[in-house]
Amino acid sequence: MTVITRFAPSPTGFLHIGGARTALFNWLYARRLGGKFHLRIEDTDRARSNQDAVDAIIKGMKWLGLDWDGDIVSQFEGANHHAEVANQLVEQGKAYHCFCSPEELEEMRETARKEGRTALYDGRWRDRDPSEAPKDIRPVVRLKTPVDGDTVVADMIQGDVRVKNSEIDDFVLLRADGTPTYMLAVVVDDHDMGVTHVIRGDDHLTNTFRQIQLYDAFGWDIPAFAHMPLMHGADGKKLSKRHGALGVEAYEEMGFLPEAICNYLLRLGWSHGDDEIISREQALEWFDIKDVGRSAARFDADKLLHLNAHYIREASDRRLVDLAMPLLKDRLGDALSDQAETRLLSGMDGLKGRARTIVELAESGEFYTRNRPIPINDKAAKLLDGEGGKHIASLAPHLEALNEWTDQTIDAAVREYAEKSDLKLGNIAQPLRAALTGSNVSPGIFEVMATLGKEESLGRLSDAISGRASPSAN
RNA sequence: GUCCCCAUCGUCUAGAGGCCUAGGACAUCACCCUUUCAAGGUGAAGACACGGGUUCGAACCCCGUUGGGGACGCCA
Repeated sequence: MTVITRFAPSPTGFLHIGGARTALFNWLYARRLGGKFHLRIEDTDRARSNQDAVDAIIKGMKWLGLDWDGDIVSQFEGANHHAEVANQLVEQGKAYHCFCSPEELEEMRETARKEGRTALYDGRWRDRDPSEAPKDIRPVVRLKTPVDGDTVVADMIQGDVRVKNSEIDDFVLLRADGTPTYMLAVVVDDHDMGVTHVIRGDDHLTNTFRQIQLYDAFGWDIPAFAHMPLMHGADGKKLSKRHGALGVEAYEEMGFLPEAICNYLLRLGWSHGDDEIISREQALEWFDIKDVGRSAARFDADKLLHLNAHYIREASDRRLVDLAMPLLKDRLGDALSDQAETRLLSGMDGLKGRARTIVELAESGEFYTRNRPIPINDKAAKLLDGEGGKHIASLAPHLEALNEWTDQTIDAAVREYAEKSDLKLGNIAQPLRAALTGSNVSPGIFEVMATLGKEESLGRLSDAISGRASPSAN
């Protein structure tokens, strides 16, 4: 049997991080088993669906590297078909028209709650003759669900979950305007698409009881279900915007790499022994639903950051430069010169081990892309005051005298000077760093000088000595 | 409220009756490395929610309690 999974987001917002996890698990499962993975947009609620959201979902999926098979299915486009099969159920006596007004329903729920029962529809039109129907109300179509017995979901993650059929009411299939509800549409679409494994959030577990009733009414095979525990915010509460239930594109903007997001999301609720850093290839080899945990997990930004730092270190210098350049352009207010780009690229190896996000990477590499005189931040300015500045002034000629300008020759020259002046290397290295990078933190200072080149390095040094460097920006 | 689910360090988790004096990772702290900051290395601290069973033996099985989450729409 070919495994067929699907990711079915509703286009009401962007592809949020929880949805991304669901998509990833579905994708992994299908790809792992050589099956198919489909993307379906649940746009039956016209008022809340919009194309921007659909585009954002597609963009997010692509960014994460989750490719789908075949065309994207629009659930809305199947509306007529959905109505058709629902009406067949009415003809077969498996569903019926209900003429309750919204007010009547509301009242029903309220009394049920007051009496300590689950708020269910009481089936008052189940066996009534349609001739009794009020003429001014357009009916909905409800499924006639069994009253006795139990319904069991054989969930791949949660195990057998059982509920009394008396807890399942005759839910709505078709709205008064004839459009299908989600409950009808998912079942019909999943069946039509041949979905074999429904992997989705735990919040759908109780819906599954109803959906199973529908499968039974249609006489269709029931797919395998896997309800994965929900993601919570750091405070254990439902994930909301302030927690990081942001669109995937927000994470991209914050400077995260897709592979870091995927690794993090995968590891949240799923494990393979003690493995933490898991490549996509490895995930494809290892992923199995049986290893998905049963309890909800909290979102931990620190761990994501740690993973991101790891993947930044592993990324190629070229890719990192391409990712950082647009940010640098914004900071500089101008596109990077070829020279700036070249410096950034050759300095990238030293830069990337120190950044947790692309944003940090761009910030820390900015000094490579600035024109003289470069801005000096407060801490750096202090390093250049008094002694520091003097040392630079007396060191400069020694550097100028260098014929060969490499990491090693600069290193040797500076060390020699430090020794002669009876200084610790740090006493000269820090002022140098301040003058050359405008900051008190940077990659190794000899590497920085080598990357900057002799002329630029000496120039920045003389700017610092003469006070030409601007002590404004930070 | 009713129904359903869940419960190991602060967080993510390993653990499928003896391998557990409970392992790893992030975060925290200390030390090492070191020109700064990271990275890296070494080490510290830190958990089986509680109460009953079952068993020679329980983090693992059963029951209850407590706590958390989800669902109860003509939303998806």
